[in-house]
Amino acid sequence: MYEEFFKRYQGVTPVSRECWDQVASGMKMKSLAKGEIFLSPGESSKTFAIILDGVGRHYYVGDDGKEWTKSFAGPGDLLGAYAEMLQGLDSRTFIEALTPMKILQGGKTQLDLMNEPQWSSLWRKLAEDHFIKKENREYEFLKFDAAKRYESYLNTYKHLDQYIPRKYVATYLGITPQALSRLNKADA
Amino acid sequence: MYEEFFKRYQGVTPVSRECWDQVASGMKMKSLAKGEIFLSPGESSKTFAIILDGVGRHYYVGDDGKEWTKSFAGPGDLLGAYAEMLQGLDSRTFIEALTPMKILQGGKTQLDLMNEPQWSSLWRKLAEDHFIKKENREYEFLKFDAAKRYESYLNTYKHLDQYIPRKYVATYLGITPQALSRLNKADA
DNA sequence: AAGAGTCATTAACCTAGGTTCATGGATGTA
DNA sequence: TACATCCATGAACCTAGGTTAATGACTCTT
Repeated sequence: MYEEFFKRYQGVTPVSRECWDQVASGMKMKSLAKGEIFLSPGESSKTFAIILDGVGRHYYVGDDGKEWTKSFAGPGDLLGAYAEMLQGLDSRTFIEALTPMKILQGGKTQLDLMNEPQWSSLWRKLAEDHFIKKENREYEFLKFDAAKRYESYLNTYKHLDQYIPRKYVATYLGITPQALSRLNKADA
Repeated sequence: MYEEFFKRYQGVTPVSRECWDQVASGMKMKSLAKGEIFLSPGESSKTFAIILDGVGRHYYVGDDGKEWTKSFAGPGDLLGAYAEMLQGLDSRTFIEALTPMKILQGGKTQLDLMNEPQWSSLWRKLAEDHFIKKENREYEFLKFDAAKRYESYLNTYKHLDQYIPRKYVATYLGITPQALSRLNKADA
C-alpha cells in the first residue's frame, strides 16, 4: 500500500482521503526486476511512481558514456524525472531498480487529476522540498571535499546504503570508485 | 519601479494588478552603498527585496572564514534567504551589494499578505524555478571541470559579469582566484 | 564445474586545482 | 604626494582525486 507516501504528504494538502484514493486507484502496481530500467531519456516525464518496496537510482549518462548519480530512492519516495516534468520536457535521465522493486505507477491521467487548485499546496511543498535538497547538495559541492561528502551521504542514505553498490555511491559523490576505496581505507 | 519583476511573475498567478500593488505599496524603497550588507546570518529570513538596480551577491562563510558564493542577482531578481525562509530558520548566509543598489524591500507583512490561496501558484512557480536552477548546478558540479563551469557561468551571468570581481566568480565556481586566472590564461 | 562478466580494491603514475608567496596596478586616505 | 589596502596575476610547490592496469571475490551462464 501507499500508506507511507500518503502519511508523508497528507498533512500539506486540504485534500480528503477520498480524493487521494481516487488518484491512487488509477495507478498501477508494478514489479521491477533488479537492474530493470523504469525510465529512459526520451520517454515522457509524466511517468512517475511511488516506491512501495526496493531501492531505485536516478542518474545521467554523459556523452562520454560516464554515469553520474543524482539521487537514490527508497520506500515512500517518488520515482520520476521531476525537473523535466516541470519544464515540459521528455526525460533526459535514467531511473533503474537497484533491487527488485514494487511500485505504484502513475502518469498523465493522475497528473491531470492533481492539476486542481486543491492539490496546489502539495505541488508547492514538493517543489520546495526538492529545492532544499538540491541547495544543500550545492553547499556540499562548494564547501566539502569527497570525504565530507561521503559522511553526508551516509547520513542521508544510511537506511539504503547496504543496497547500493559502491560504484554508484562514487558517482553520487562525484568521484571514481577507486577514490572511494581510498577514502574507506584512510579513515579505517 | 518593480515593473520588471511584475512582468516576470504576473503570468503565473490569477492575482490582479491591484493586489500586486497592494503588496508593493507596503514595501520600502532603499538604497544600498557598494559593499553594504543587506542580510547577515542570524537575521530574519523574512526580509527580502526586489532589485530595481544594481548587482547583489548571496554567499556562505565557512567556519574557516572562507566565502562561497551561491548566486548573483541583478535588476528584476529577488534578494533573500529563500531556503531558510522555507524552513522557518533565520538566515545562515550573507547578501551584499556588489555595486550601489536600489531595492524594494519587504518583510513579514508582505509575506503574510501573500499567504493567501490566490498567491499559491506564484509560490509554487518560485520554488520550481529555484529547484531547476539548483539541479542544473548539481549537474555541472558532477559532470564539469572548472573550465566548463566557467563557461556556464558566463552564459548565466553575462549581463552581470562586468560588475563582478574575479574573486567572487572564483568562489561561485568552487575554485580559488588563482585557479581562475590560470583558466583565463589557458584559453587565451 | 568451467568460463565469462562484473565489482571492489590496490598500486603506480599523472593532472587539476589548492597553497603560499611575491609583484604590480588600482583605489582610498592622511 | 606618500602610504596603505585590496585585487588580479603569476610562479613554485603540494595534494586530492583521476587514469590505467592488475588481482581476487562473486555471480551468471552454459
